[in-house]
Amino acid sequence: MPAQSKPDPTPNRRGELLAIAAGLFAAKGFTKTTVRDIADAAGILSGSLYHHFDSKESMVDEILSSFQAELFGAYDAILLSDDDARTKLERAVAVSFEAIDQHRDEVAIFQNDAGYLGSFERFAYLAERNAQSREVWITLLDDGVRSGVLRADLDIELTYRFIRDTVWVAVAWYRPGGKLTHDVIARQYLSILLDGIAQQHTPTQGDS
Amino acid sequence: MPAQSKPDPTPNRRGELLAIAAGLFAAKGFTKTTVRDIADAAGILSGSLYHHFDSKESMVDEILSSFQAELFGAYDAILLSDDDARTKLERAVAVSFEAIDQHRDEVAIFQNDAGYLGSFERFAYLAERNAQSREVWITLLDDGVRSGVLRADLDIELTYRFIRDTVWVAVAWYRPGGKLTHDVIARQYLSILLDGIAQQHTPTQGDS
DNA sequence: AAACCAACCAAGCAATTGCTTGGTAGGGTA
DNA sequence: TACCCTACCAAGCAATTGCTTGGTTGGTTT
Repeated sequence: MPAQSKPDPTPNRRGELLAIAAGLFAAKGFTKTTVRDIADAAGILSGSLYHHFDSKESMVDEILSSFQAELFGAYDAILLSDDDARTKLERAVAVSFEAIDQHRDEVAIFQNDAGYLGSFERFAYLAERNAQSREVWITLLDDGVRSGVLRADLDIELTYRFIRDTVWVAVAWYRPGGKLTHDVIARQYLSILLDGIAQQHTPTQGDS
Repeated sequence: MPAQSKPDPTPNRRGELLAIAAGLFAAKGFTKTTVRDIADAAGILSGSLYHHFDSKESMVDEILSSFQAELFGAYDAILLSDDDARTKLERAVAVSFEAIDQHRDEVAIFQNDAGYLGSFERFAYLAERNAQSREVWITLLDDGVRSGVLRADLDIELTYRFIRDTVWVAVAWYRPGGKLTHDVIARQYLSILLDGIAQQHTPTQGDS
């Protein structure tokens, strides 16, 4: 007996398949996810995927490029605003955690597979986006130091890396719907980043 | 008698092969590294690897388990010492960055492939080590709060994750021999973690 | 000289991979 | 009725994967 005799109302089967693929790519990694895995999850045969997509690469390409476009649009809006340096920094962090909340699969795929995918010409834009992201954060940090909001003794490059890493790596453990919402995490993170975890009164020693 | 006139320049071929494999695992990932990749890098044929090792899994098992044993020995030494809470925290961070410096391949493999490998019974110890690592940091943070060294309003669990992530993810960009030595990075990182990147609001700092 | 040994080669096998080809079911349109 | 279209199936192919098997080499030991 067929489980369903009526064809499902699928206004956008392509989008459904992309979402299924994204979930698997995020969970298992791009190379470890086979086209048969995707097809099984969608309830079809692997060959049928090629009615919708050219290749497995095309799927992840579409997933990543559309997400990146949205994310960097948000960053640009912050840079172009006339908020003060500290507010911009806070907004950038908030936007990043929102991305983790609303596009968890895409962020995870980028985190885990950008290195591998970047070795193909087709995904050269991933490296460009990385450079663009670096410029965003460096700009924010430079402005922060210049306006006196941030400490002047920081190694900007190092600070950028710490921020980038800690923000994005959270996708590995963040679970939407858990007790920690993304904005709570963003606030706590900003609190640690800006003011540190130490009790404030005594000056830190250990200088050079 | 000559101390070392052996025609065979390989006193420990097994160890050499493990080091070669570790480098490839770290650079390309465990699954994306084929036994032919390893054999090519070693200048032999792929089948010849099986004279030294049972399987590809055995190689990564040996690589990871021996490293973990060393690392957690260092953590235990810190916990058992009678340093104050802040010193212990600083030492734990320093030890971690030392591990990144001296065992970059092993750390990278653990970072990238522990999730996948952990799904096999053989690598159940990876999850145990993760839990053990969590206990170490949570203990250090709890002690810090209790002794008044750390802010009392922190979410300890969240703080632990931020520290863990930022410390270990540095292996992705750290390059030994670069201008940034591991102890410089550790100091900068501790400075950010403990005191934050924001300019302190305290009006005067001439006190000593 | 005989036996032994670690290290490796040569060849190939079964499973899995991404992808191709030709066909089919069923609804909509003219 | 005839035609088309989207979504899929059924079967399989070439390449790659981890690994196996039986044999060879050159040096050491007895």
